[in-house]
Parts: sequence; structure tokens; C-alpha cells
Amino acid sequence: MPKATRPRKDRVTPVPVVRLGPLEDFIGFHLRLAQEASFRAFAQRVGDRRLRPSRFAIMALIAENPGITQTALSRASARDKSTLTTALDDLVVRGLVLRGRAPEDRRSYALMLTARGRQVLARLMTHAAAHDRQLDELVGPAGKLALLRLLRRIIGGLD
Amino acid sequence: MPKATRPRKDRVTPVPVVRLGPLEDFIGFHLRLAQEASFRAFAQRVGDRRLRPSRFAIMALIAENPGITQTALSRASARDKSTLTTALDDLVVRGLVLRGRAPEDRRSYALMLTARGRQVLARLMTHAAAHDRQLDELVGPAGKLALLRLLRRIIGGLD
DNA sequence: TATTGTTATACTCTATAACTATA
DNA sequence: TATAGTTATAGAGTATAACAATA
Repeated sequence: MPKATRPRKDRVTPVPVVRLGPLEDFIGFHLRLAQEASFRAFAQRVGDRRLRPSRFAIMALIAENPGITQTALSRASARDKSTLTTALDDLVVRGLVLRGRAPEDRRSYALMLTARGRQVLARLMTHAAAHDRQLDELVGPAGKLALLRLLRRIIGGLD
Repeated sequence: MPKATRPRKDRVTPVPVVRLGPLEDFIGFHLRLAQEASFRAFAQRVGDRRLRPSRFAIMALIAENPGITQTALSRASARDKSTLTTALDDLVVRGLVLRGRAPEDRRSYALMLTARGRQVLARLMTHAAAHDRQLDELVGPAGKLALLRLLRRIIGGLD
């Protein structure tokens, strides 16, 4: 370990950090950094650039709610319906999602996963589970429950 | 209230909700929703589309670390340096940030706020404080401490 | 050789408004 | 009139790679 003998730089501050000032105590700032870090770690785990967390969430929601309409899905994922159109176009073209017409209301679509979509989702789900286990380990079992509870309060309270 | 007499639709499920399935327990999914909700609420509070949370964070970090370089700032905000270039170009053009050459290393810039930048930041800071108070109320005083601690673990653990 | 910052480029995500087709 | 979804369009945000200046 040759690095062990490297002389430390003289510093006024103990570490070469940036002072956060008021940001230090802002929940919003930390939410952004944590979400960003989580996003990156998940994307890196999956590898495929075209299967990012947002696509994973869409597919998971369709799998859990077969026949869901695009509008319902857009509400659940907090996105405008036009945003969903683009994402679903991509998933349909790639043979992962099926847009079936809903017979009872011919304005809307009934979304479903294809067989291939279910396979891909299963693979993503193992990555997501592993990713979430990594997060669990960082915060501990009690921390996970507390964190989810606190995040849900924020999500529900800022409607 | 004429709606009071509207007959309820027969539903198998008690409310027209979307089932989250495994997402229900994923930290990453809730981080995204919470960050999104917080982002929106802050942006709405500020009004100005060109002063979003990311710009606010940049300005706050410069104010707290006058003379900071772009690279140091990019690390603190977890963005590539090329991303910072664009954002700083905008802030400089608008007269909020000053790029001064650092005499000791002429490759880098020493960033500072202009007088106008300090004024704008002060205004943003009051919005941010109000926004954070709103979040505080949602999670409670003990919840805030717990939440910050948990988020820091995630941020620090996913390097 | 390595680092700071810029530029060129491209891709994703997002939303608004106007549109269509149905209801 | 109202709703589901599409399209056209635009704007942020992000990153990679190649580059010039400096160390």
C-alpha cells in the first residue's frame, strides 16, 4: 500500500468538502440527491439504457393493473398523458406492451404486458429487488419502514 | 349539491386506485415520487420558470463557498461539469453569477454571486425556507431529523 | 500526462396546446 | 360539452467525447 506514506495535505478544513450552508437542513435538497443516487445505481445495475426506472415503474404498474388506461397510468406515475404516450409508443414498438381497445369505452386503451414484456419485467424486478435490498441495508430494517412512512407523508401531503 | 344524489358506480375495489404491487415497498419508487412532489411544490411557490430548484442549489452553494470552482461545484451537485457550464452560462448572462479567474490556477474559475445574485438568492431562500417548513409539518420535528439522517445514509452509501 | 472548462452533439424527460374520436 | 389519447412543439436537464489552455 504505497499510498499509506503519502503526506496529508495541510487543510484548514478537515476534508475537502463543500459547505452546504442552509441546504444542509433542507429536505428537498436531500431528496434530490438521494433520488439521483438511487436512480443511477439502479440504471447501472440494469445496464440497458432503454430500461430506466421510469420504464420499469410503467411496466410494473401495467402488470399489477392489467387493462389500465393511459390516463389512470399517468395519474399513478404523476406524469402528463402526453408524456405517457411517448414512453408507451416505445414499449409497444419493442414488443413489451400491448394497447388493446377497451370495448366499453372506445376512447381509451386497455394496457397489458406481452409475454416478452412479462419476461423483461421479471428480469427488471430482480434487479429492483436487489437494488432495494442495497438501500435497505443502508438504512436498516427499522429505517426502511420509517423512511417509507415519511416519504408517503410527503407524497400525500403535497397534492 | 346535486352530486349528492349521483348513484355510486358499482366497483369491485372500494376506491378507483391503482394497485402498486411490489412498488408499494420500494424505496426508490417513493424517493422519485417524493422528490417530484417537492420539486413541483417549490417551483410553483417561486413562480419563475428559470429559477428552479437546481439553479437555487447552485446559487446557494456558490454563496456558501465563494470562489468555488466549477469542478468542485459539479461534484457537490452530482452533475457533470459540462452540465454546469450550461447552467452557469445562463446565470452569468442574467447577471447573477460572476466567473472570476483564479490567480493560483488559471485553468479554473472562481465563482461568486453578484450583488443582484445575492438579492435573488435571498428571495429564493425565503421560498425554500417556507417550502421546507411545509415539508417539516408533514413529517413532524422528529420525522425531519430521521428523514434527513436516512437520506444522508443513502446519499453517502451509493457512491 | 493530467486537469479545468468549453463545445458539439444527442438523448431523455417533461409539459402545453391544438387536435381527433369518441362519449 | 367533456374525456381519452395523439401530435406538434418547445424547453430543461443530462451526458459523452473531443478539444484548448494550463498545470
